[in-house]
Amino acid sequence: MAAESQGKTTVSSTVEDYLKVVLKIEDMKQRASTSRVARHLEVADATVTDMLRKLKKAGLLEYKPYYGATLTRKGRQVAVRILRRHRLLEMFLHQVLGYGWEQVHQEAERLEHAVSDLFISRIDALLDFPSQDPHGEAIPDARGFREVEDDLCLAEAEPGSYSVRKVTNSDPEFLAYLDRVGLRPATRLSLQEKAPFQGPLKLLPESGREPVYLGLEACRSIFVLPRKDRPHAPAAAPDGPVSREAGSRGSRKSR
Amino acid sequence: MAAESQGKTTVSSTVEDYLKVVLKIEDMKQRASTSRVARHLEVADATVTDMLRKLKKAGLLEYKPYYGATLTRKGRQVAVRILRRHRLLEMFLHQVLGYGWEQVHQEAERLEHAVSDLFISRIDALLDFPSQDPHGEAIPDARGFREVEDDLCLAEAEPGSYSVRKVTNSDPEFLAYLDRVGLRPATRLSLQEKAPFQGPLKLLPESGREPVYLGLEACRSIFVLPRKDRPHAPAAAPDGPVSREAGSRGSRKSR
DNA sequence: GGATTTTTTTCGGTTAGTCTAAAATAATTC
DNA sequence: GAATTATTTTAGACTAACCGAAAAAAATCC
Repeated sequence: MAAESQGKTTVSSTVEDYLKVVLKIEDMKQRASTSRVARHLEVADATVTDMLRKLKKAGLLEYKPYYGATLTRKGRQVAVRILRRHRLLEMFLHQVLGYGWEQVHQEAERLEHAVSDLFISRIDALLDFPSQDPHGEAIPDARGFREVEDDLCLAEAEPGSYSVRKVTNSDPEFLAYLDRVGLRPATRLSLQEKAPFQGPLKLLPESGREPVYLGLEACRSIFVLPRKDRPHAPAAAPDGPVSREAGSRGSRKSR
Repeated sequence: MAAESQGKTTVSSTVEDYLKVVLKIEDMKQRASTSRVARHLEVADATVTDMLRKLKKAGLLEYKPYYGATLTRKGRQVAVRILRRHRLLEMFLHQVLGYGWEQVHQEAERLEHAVSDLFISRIDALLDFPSQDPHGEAIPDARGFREVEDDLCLAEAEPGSYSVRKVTNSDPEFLAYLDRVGLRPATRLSLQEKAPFQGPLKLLPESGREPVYLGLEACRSIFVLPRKDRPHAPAAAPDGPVSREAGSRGSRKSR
């Protein structure tokens, strides 16, 4: 056989969901506590306790009572596989079936458990092996490798020029709103100012000429890349009358 | 909203499967007895008894103990909806993702319960509102109307010229075999003779020059339309030397 | 038409996933 | 560090689908 070390590991779609959530929480550098997992899955805490014990027994995660869960290699493998499916499906729905980026999540959430590996590999090829989903999130490759994303959270950014890298929020309302004000992956924008006391950020997306004021909380789900600034692009904007492109202070933020 | 008389009727995917099977059995003009339903679903008879009682209570079918089930309007509506989804999905898998006709059934079987109405309407449009699935079976339209199929079972046909209308068997092995010997929907063939005593039929598919001997039982799942006969087309094949062997080229590039 | 066979139902039991309420543990506060 | 608060676990129960074995009903056979 070609793949023996991968040990097929078949689990129910419920289990897939639990593992996916634990992965998500770990990716956010948080502790996968019972209550946190419960909140994500919208089930009772007691349900999660039971399930975590069960998943520990199955070798899919470590579980310390009163502390929480940590994925094992095996559990992570399963979770990443689902993540890949989810994101690939989102891209497929968006590109092939014309779904809006605010619609893809919900549908992918169900399909990820139902499609076969053949289906996944076919859409992967059809889409020409995409590396990102419609929200700009990296799609793990078939071996489970994930691109290291080296972006920063808009909520923590200093005024300057950026481009939107990804949006890690699947609320359709929120995404539809971002869309409306012209904020999407790859959108270039300048962060003009941050109001004090957890106040909103003043953003100028390159497309819409209107500034957008976005609450700090909302900004936590937007990730950006700094752009080498044309410092204050004075007169000769390449295309059309760029009325203002302010905010060019210290925008070097490399790692 | 647009559709109020349809009364949304949400059921579990298990229930969808039960209703689908009862519809299938009724379509074959058989009595949907407990054991017959059980055989189709590969569950124990006792399980079916329970479920039928439950479905009766839900108003999805009539159920007479020791007799069997009959779909109500409501139950039929649910069943036809699933049938539509199933066949549309099969067509999609075949046409868009390049699945072989022997592969589509299994995948559609899972997807039919998972996709949204939006998904269905998008693939319907993408495929240009197909009226048949890859096996030649009619796809009910969005309102649930089903084309009356006026074909006859090959097992009952007399020698003569026919074209394959549909194949009502989802066994991948069987379908792959038919494909190999050049029998697919739309294939023209002549039924040359029927061996006595439930013996096999001698068929000559227009593509492959070899005659094919097919058991009577197998013929029960092949349905054909009579063709106005060029009585027993002797030597000259109508259009050039059709030397191509059974090339397993699945895809019909429609309209 | 009574006996046998087949089909169906009834009965008791299982598993996965869920819940609420109460008890136990950990964390926080003063 | 003792008391309060918050989190987590335990306990007991529920539902949907399933099962096998025994009982009941229907069909068939002679």
